[in-house]
Amino acid sequence: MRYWLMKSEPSDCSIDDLAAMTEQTVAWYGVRNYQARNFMRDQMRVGDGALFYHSNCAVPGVAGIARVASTAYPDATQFDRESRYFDPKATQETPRWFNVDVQLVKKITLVPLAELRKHPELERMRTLRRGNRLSITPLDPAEWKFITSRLARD
DNA sequence: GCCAACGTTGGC
DNA sequence: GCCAACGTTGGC
Repeated sequence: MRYWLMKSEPSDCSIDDLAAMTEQTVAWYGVRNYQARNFMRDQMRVGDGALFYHSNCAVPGVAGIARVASTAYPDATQFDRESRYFDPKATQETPRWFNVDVQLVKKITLVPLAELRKHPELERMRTLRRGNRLSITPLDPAEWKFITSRLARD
């Protein structure tokens, strides 16, 4: 079992948007970075833990606890000419982009990025490192445990 | 294979 | 809106 931090822009899909979805589950489409894709395609398994992180917004931070709800399958938006995620180089036979489904476990009181930065236990977290822009990053089990048991509040 | 130009991310 | 950091593209 692995643990992940997954960034979402709340203007695109917020924790409340996720809560409103059928089965409180969303397809994590639109990832167009190979490292992030490889994490989903090669490493994610049903039941992995995920921190749902709000990025590119007034108060960025961890907004909820989620779980990986499917293994990876081809991202439908790569084939959709109308989509901003359309990729002319992708074909049905050789899809280039994949996504998993992510299901809400529970919404928490937002743990702001500034709060995460205060804790030495988290200083090696990839998302906190300077210059990191990856939208999906692995979390150490210790980091997952610290955040979910020590910082997360209902 | 190099690398400059360009586009994107995302905190502030 | 700014801008640093980084990934991707494409000419050579």
